[in-house]
Amino acid sequence: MARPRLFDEERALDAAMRAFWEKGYEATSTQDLCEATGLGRSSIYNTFHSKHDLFRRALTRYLEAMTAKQLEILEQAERPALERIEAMFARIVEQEVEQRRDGRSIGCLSVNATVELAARDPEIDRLLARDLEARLASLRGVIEAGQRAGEIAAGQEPEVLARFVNAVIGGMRVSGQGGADRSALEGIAATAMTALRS
Amino acid sequence: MARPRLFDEERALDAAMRAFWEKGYEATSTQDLCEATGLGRSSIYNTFHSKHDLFRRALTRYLEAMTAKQLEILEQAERPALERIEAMFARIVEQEVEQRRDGRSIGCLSVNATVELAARDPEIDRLLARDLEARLASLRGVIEAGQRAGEIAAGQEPEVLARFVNAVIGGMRVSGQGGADRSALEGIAATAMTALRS
DNA sequence: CTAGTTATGGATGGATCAGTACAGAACTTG
DNA sequence: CAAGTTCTGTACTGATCCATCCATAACTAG
Repeated sequence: MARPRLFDEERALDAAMRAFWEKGYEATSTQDLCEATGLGRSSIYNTFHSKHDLFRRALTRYLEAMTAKQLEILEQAERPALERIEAMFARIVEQEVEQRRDGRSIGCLSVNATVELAARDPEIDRLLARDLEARLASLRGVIEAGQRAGEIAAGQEPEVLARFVNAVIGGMRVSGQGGADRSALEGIAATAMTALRS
Repeated sequence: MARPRLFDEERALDAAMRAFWEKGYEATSTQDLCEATGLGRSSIYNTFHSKHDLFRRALTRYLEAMTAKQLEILEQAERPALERIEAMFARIVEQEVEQRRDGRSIGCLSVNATVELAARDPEIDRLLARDLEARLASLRGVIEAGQRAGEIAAGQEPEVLARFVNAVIGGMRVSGQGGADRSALEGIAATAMTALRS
């Protein structure tokens, strides 16, 4: 019908996502986004309409990918519940360590967006809240399974333990951005596991 | 010698701190800072030299106040170690709940600055790292005391447990910004305590 | 009261911000 | 090849960014 795009929309979205991830929403200029994606301003605005819309799509993409991977680990029904949670922590440690630059991680876009925007951007807040609920639901499921199997103390509400695990993930992310190294992150995860085992 | 200031520097600093706390560094304009402090641009630049310098001072002030309060609780040598840590968690819950606006907290300026700036602002990073070290040192001390008293399992390195407690604090802060209510935060803290007691 | 010093307000600076206008290029369909 | 449509690069918009300049106000020390 007409002239086709010279770029791959998904790849551009990926590049934009990484730019927002590294610098945050406010500090990333539209110029930065042009350079990161390799697109001209026209192509960006033609495709994504506004900086805010582009961020919304980039965040959505990030949340879908990250949450999918996390749920994939958590829902391996054949493994013991505690082992699944342990594996999820291990993956976070791995990711934090891999993406280090000058000794500091860039953390997790979900946490970064929560801190920077949740309080003053209702649209972003809704995206984050929906994703959080999905992750908490999966965690509750794993924890209930662990309680039925006797791996996890039955006295605690699954909701409470799920919130705890999620908070530890956030805390590990912030710790990574604050300079915590691999062994520090592993220690945090291992200690959190003892709270579940008891 | 000369014309005296019409404003109180400490009060202005406090107002600026709150502005940065609520909106973040990048999203707070110098205009916002003028309005928050009630000062004119000249007075702000005459006193604080630049937006970045003002932020540095505001953050320093925040860290000093917050860390002092935290250490005060942690170093009540007459109380059992676990009780001191519990009290510290309780204080964080209280603070998160108090500063709620439309169901969302503005979190902790230390965590917010770590997430927004630690990776790309070495000066801010140094401030945060120094403060973190002070808080970790205090936590290690309390944990060692708890281990000597038999309240805390002696098998775990104080360093590891201190990092864990600190990560949980960060996780509670992020959870608060993500909408967790009082009982959710209390549950996170209570669960973290069981990891220490074991 | 005068000289010297600092604080203040308002105007202004250049840079950069997000976003748009438009012309021409590049493609598809007939 | 022609008509129609979309894409893309350049130039540009007005607004806002952080910061400075400068004249005047307000004070102190002598």
